[in-house]
Amino acid sequence: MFSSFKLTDAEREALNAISTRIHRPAKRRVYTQGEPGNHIYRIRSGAVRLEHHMKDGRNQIFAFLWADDMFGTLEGGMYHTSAITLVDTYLFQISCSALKGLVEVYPRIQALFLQQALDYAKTAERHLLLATCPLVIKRLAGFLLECTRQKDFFDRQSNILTLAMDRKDIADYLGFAIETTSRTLKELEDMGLIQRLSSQRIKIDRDRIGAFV
Amino acid sequence: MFSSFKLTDAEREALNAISTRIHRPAKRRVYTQGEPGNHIYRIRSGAVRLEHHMKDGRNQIFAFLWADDMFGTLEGGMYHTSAITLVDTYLFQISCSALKGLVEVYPRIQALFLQQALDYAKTAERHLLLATCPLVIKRLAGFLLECTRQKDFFDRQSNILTLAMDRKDIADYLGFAIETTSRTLKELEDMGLIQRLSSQRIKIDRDRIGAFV
DNA sequence: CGAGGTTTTGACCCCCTTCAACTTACGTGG
DNA sequence: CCACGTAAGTTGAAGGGGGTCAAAACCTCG
Repeated sequence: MFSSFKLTDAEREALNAISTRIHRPAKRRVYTQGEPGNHIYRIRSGAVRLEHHMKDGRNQIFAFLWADDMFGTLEGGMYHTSAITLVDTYLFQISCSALKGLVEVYPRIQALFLQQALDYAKTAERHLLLATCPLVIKRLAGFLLECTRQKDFFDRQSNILTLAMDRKDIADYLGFAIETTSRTLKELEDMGLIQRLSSQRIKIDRDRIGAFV
Repeated sequence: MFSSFKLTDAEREALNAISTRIHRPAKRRVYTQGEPGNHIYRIRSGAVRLEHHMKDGRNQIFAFLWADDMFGTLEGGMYHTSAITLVDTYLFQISCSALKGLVEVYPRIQALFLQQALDYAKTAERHLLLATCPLVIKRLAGFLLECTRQKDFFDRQSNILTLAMDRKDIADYLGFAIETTSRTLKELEDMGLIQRLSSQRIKIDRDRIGAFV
């Protein structure tokens, strides 16, 4: 219901005026869980993972984020996740206080954030559906299928998917052990649903994977 | 950052003007997955579950909702979950089109929805953390602890929790089998963390459960 | 009292975790 | 260019936690 919202030129310019462009190489922290902060971020290009680690040592990845996604929600002035780049990434950094002021002038900008929040919620639901599949092979198959949505990392001509994340990231996202990632990829390959070209490059039979999930 | 937002009297009245009050007994549908619709809902009193069922027969509960929570997000004009009351429930029903018009006049009302969306996203994250615990006993313990947040269903004096949902609901929320719900409740009782007074009423040792999770 | 649904308990089996070893990929320095 | 070291990925074996199937106990309502 709040979808397909577009900013006017004036609104977009005002937003750009309070944004600074920053850059992070692959595998660098944007911020760390528990750290105080007052910036939110928008991905210009690249990819980021949001992870939450708990006292028992478990490390749950909440989401992989891609171009145009926003992140940096604060809880009591502190980040409740860590944000870490997967690949070379360019970001917009926006000060919360400046943003608050801007929203007073251009209240319609809120719709942009509402849209982002709803998108994030929907993504979280899809994530839950994946992570609670009783069989890990279905989790992984569904995950690979989701990855093919990212145009920057999936070539529709050759059906080759480039994984921006490593085996541990996949395991932490889907809630299983790192060894299971390897084993299950092999299983998918044995079933002829995928073909491992290298550890990060995978050729995907989207139709058969789609039918399998 | 967008928390603690309050509507003005005028805004609240305008919102009430387009809301109709409706009532559902326990275990009745508010709407069904796949059904077209153009209403969103806010719980005045009672409780609702949002569930998503898939072709493989699995039934995943996305959330239990309580007083003041909103629900009814549409995807392409259709509900992508079913909403079903757990107990006798009173609701506000708001027409999307009327709401769209209202937002034009009172853009600040969007903040209310933004806040709800962020709350929902945060709840979804906590849900994921629960549902991916490697041991089901930690999932269930954490779930019971979450339930004690709802003042309407937990009495702080006696430490008695009234479960609004049945065993299958809990299983579908946490991603395990219905039998596991029973077995694990028994295990928690054997450990002295809870005491089953009846199938729906449980006395909880919040401190020990909190330490256990 | 009997019927139907919900909850509980038991027995068996399999999927996934854990622990360990091995292989591969990659970058640095000789 | 090769040798080496470290990190990432893969493979194997063993053990256990939770699923499934089946049946019993319990509760509610006609």
